[in-house]
Amino acid sequence: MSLREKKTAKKKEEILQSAVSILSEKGYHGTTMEEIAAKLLMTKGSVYYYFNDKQNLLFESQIMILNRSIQNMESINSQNVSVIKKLRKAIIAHIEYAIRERSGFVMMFNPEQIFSPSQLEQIFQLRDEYGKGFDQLIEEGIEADVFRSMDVKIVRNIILGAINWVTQWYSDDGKKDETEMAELIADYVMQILIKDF
Amino acid sequence: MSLREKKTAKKKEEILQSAVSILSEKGYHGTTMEEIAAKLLMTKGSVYYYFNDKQNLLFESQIMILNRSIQNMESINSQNVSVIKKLRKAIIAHIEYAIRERSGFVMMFNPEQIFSPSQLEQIFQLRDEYGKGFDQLIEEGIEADVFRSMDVKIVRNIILGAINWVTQWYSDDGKKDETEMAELIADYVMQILIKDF
Amino acid sequence: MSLREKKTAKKKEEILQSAVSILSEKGYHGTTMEEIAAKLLMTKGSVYYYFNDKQNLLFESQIMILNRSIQNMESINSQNVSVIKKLRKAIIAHIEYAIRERSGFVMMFNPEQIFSPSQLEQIFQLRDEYGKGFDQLIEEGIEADVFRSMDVKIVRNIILGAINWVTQWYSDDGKKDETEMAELIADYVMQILIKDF
Amino acid sequence: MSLREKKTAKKKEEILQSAVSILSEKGYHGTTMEEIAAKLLMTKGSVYYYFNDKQNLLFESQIMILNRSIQNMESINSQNVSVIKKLRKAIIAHIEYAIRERSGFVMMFNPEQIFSPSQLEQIFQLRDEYGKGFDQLIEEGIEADVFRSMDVKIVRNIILGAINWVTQWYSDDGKKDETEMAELIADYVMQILIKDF
DNA sequence: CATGAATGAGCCTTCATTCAT
DNA sequence: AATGAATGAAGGCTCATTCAT
Repeated sequence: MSLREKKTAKKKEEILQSAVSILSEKGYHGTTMEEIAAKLLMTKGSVYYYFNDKQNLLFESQIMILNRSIQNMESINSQNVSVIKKLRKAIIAHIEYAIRERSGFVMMFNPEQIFSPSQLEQIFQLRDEYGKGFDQLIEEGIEADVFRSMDVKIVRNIILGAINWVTQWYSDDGKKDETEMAELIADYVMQILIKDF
Repeated sequence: MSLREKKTAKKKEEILQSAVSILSEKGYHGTTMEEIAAKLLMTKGSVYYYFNDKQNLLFESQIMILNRSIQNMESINSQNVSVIKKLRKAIIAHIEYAIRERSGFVMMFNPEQIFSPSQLEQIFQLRDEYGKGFDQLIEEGIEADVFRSMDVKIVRNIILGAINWVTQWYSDDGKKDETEMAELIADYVMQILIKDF
Repeated sequence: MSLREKKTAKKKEEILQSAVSILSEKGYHGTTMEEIAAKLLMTKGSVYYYFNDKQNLLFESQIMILNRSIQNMESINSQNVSVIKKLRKAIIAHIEYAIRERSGFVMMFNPEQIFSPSQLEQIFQLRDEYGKGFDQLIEEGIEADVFRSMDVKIVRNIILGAINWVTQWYSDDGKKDETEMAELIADYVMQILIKDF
Repeated sequence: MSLREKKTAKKKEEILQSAVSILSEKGYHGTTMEEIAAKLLMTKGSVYYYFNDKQNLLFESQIMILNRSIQNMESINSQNVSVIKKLRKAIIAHIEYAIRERSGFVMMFNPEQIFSPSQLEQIFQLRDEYGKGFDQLIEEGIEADVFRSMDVKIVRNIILGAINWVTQWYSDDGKKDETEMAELIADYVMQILIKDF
C-alpha cells in the first residue's frame, strides 16, 4: 500500500467512525451527511470523495463494526483459559464495546429496510460469524459438562439481546463503572448456562 | 360517549395502530405520514384531522403500547398462582406481543431525540411502571425463597433486553410457533432467577 | 323580506364583520376560514353555507365597508354647514372608522392580486364614488374661494393616504383619545387646502 | 472580502431584491419562496442555501430597505441647502423609491404578526431612525421660522402616510412621469408646514 | 483533494373546499 | 341550517447528491 493509499484508508476509517457514532444515536434517517462531515471538520463534498453515497457509507461502517467484533471474538477464543472464562470475557467485551460506541448489533435494527440484498447477505454472514463465536463457546462448555444441555442458537440470541439492551438503560451517573457493570451482567447472564453442582 | 365520539375514538386507535406497525419497522424518521395514512386507505389530510402532527401521533402511539403492556402486567399480577408462573406468563405475554406488533420497548430506541421533556417524562414514567411490574414479581420470588437474591433492577433489564431482542431474530418460517418459542425462551431466561435445589 | 331572509341577512353581516376584522389584521392569505368562523362560534361548514368561497366573502366584506363609507359621506355632504366643516367631519369620520375597525381602504392594498376583473370593477367604482365625495367637497371649497385652486384628484389621494396611514402609527396608550387625535390630524391635513388670508 | 465572498454577498442582495418586490405586491403570506427564486431563475433550494428560512429572508429584506432609506435621508440632510429644499428632496426621493420598488414603509403593514420580538425591535428602531430624519428637518424649519409651529411626530406621520399611499393610486399610464408627480405631491404636502407670508 | 454552490425529490403541514348526514 | 369528516393542492423546509473550480 502506497503512502497515498494509506492516507486514504485512514481518512475512510475516520469517516466510518464518525458515521458510526452518529448513526447509533440517531438511526439511518436521522443521520445527515452534513453531521458526519461536520464532526470531522470536513465538508459534505469531501465525504463524497471517499464514499459513493450515504447508504454505502452506512454499509461499510456496519461491516467495520462487525469485523472488529469478530476479531475480538477470535482473539478471546484463542486464549488458553477455561470456557467459562472465555465466554465471560466475550460478554464483557461486547458490553463494553456497546456502551463505549453505542453501536454493536443494536445499531441497525431493521437492516432489511435499508440495504440491498447483496449487502444484506454480507451483513448477515458476518453477524452469523460473530454469533457462531458464541455458539462455539457454548458448545464447548456443554461438551465439557460445565454448561447445561440446551438449544444453542436460542440461548445465544437471548444472551446477545440481554447485552445489546444495556445501552438503553445503563447510565454512567451511577455508582458502578462500565467494567464493574459488565462483569455483573455477565455473571447474571451466565446463570442460564452454568450447571450447578 | 356518543356514537360519533365512539367512531372518532375508534378511528384514532386505528391510526395509532397503523403508526405503531410502521414505526416499529422504520423508526421515527423513516416513518411517513403518507404511509401511516395509506395503510388505512386514508389520505394524509385525514390523519391530520385526528392528530396535530407527526410527533404527537407517534407520542400517543407510544403511550398506547405502554398502557396496554401495563394493563397486561396488572392482570397477570393479580392472578392467584405462584410467582414463578406469573413471571413466566408475563415474559411470554411480552414476547408474543413484541412479535405480533413488532413493538414493545424496542419501538423507540432514543426517545430523547424526538420527544419534548414533558412527553419524555410521561414515557419514562410508564416505562418505569411497566418495569416495576417485573420488579415486584422478582422481589416476591426472592422473599418466597424461590428466586436467588440479586440486584433486581439489573436483572429486570437483562430479561427485558433478552425478550425485546426476539423480534430481531425470530422468524416464523421455523418449526416452532410463536407460543412455543416464547415458552422456551421464558424457561431459559428464568434460569437466571430460579434457585436450584 | 321574510323573517327567514332577515335572519340570513343578519348572519351574513355578522360573518362579514368578523371577516373584516381579521382580514384587516392579517391580510388575505393570513386569514383562515377557520378563524373567521371561530370568532362567531361557528364552524367552517356553516360559513360556506352563506358564502360560496373565501374570495367571495372577502369581496362582499370590501363592498360592505365601501358602502358604509359612502353612506357616511353622503350624510355628511347633505348637512347644511360650511364646506370646511363638512370636509373636516368627513376626514374625522374616516379616521375614527379606520382606527375602530382597523380597516377602511387600508384593508386591501393590492386588490388586483385577489379579485376577478368584474369584482375589481365594482370595487374601483365604489372607491371612486367615495373618493368623489371628497372631490366634490374640495371643488365646492375652491368655488367658494375658501380653498386654493389645485389638482383635485391628487390632493384627494394625498388626504386619503395621510388618514389611512393613521392605523399604522396611532396607539391608544397616548394621552390623546381617538376623537381628539382625529381632529388634530384633520386640521393639519386641511392646511393643504385652506387659503390663508 | 474575497472574490467568493463578494459573489455570495451579491447573490444575497439579488435575492433580497427579488423578495422585496414580490413581498410588496403580495404581502408576507402571499409571497412564496418558489416565486422569489423563480424571479431569479433559481430553485427554492438555492435560496435556502443563502437564507435559513422565509421569515429570516423577509426580515433581512425589510432591514435592507430601511437602511437604504436611512442612508438616503442622511445624504440629503448633509447637503448645504435650505431646509425647505432638503425636505422637498427627501419627500421626492421617498416617493420615487416607493413607486420604483413598490415598497418603503408600506411593505410590511403588521410586522407584529410575523417577526420575533428581537427582530421587531430592530425594525422599529430603524423605522424610527428614518422617521427622525424627517423630524429633524421639520424642527430645523420651525426654528428657522419657515415652518409653522406644530406637533412634529404627528405631522411627520401624516406626510409619510400621504407619500406611502402613492403606490396605491399612481399609475404611469398618465401624462405625468414619476418625478413630475413626486414634485407635485411634495409641494402640496409641504403646504402643511410652510408659513405663508 | 476539497469545497462552495446548486438542485430536486420528498416530507410535514396548512387550509380552502366539499359532502354526507 | 349546521357540522364533522375527508380531501388534495400548495407551500415551507431538509437533505442526499452532483459539479465546476
